[in-house]
Amino acid sequence: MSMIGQSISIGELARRTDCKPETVRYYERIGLLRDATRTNGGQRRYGDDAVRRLTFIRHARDFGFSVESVRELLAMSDQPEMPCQEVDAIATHHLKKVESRLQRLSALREELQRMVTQCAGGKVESCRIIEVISDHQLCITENSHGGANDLS
Amino acid sequence: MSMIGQSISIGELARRTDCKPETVRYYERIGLLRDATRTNGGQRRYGDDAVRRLTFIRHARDFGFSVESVRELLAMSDQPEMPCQEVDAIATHHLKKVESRLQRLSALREELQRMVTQCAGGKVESCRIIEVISDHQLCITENSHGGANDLS
DNA sequence: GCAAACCTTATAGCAACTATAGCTTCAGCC
DNA sequence: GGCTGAAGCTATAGTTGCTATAAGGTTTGC
Repeated sequence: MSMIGQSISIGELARRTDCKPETVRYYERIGLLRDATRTNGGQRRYGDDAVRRLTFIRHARDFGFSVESVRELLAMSDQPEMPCQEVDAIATHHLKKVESRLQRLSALREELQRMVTQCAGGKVESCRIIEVISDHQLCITENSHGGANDLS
Repeated sequence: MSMIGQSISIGELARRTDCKPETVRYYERIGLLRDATRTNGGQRRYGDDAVRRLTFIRHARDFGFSVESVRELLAMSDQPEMPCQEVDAIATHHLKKVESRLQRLSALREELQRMVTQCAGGKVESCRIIEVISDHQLCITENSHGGANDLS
């Protein structure tokens, strides 16, 4: 097991895991991926373990887990004998966040739908959309769409 | 109308519009708010017009409009005689984006819910959550939760 | 042995703020 | 007029998770 399986370039790794070389380097820099072995010329070479690890990372990110959560999930998947309580906690916490975003987004959709529907298409002066933005009193749901930051 | 109504400090303005002084300065810097008049000592002073304008900005941001959209909405609300087609277009476009985010988020919720429910609480080795993240084949909805970036 | 394709690092940029440091001004009170 | 504490000022860096760029070096295949 000396050099067998350390023959994949960064571009090839990126292709196999559906991301970009820059992203791979980024993950290495922040410590999600271990430092790659290098050719004499200094280029990174990877093996199947890296493909698996990066696949895990990308999937977890697809699920919306933050990089910090991914870091913890990785650490735990490296410890198969441990109980999975913490994994469960991370996933449950994430689920809760997704659910609350969903609630806020759907209140927001209602409000936007109302605005757009009520716009009669005249002058800006009498535009329902501008009116509602100008005067929050005209909202049905007070504070239920909780700020642009929370939509993320 | 010389100095009447230019007596509000940045802190007071921020309080009345539910944001922070830093944010007010930021909006000035990027041109959403006009440059404030200043005291001899160089501190900003505002009038009711600024309160109205910033209120509009904050509400639009609460609705999730991007700063660039807010910029356009502001420009249009300054032109009351114009037809409101463009306002409508911005709002409709935003609504569409909100709707697509909702779809992706709710597919994601399903997936997370399934993961969490199926986790039997044993060792990491056999944790369903880790398994699903490791192997995307185990997802019901392929690609329907479209990457972490798109959740925002 | 040459060119094209790929790789390297370091640095800056994105959105929309937020936070910090180090300093100045204001408002109220005596 | 002077003092004090709160609030304001600017400039700059940090946040998240990448992405893009510049200016070069390496590999690969013919």
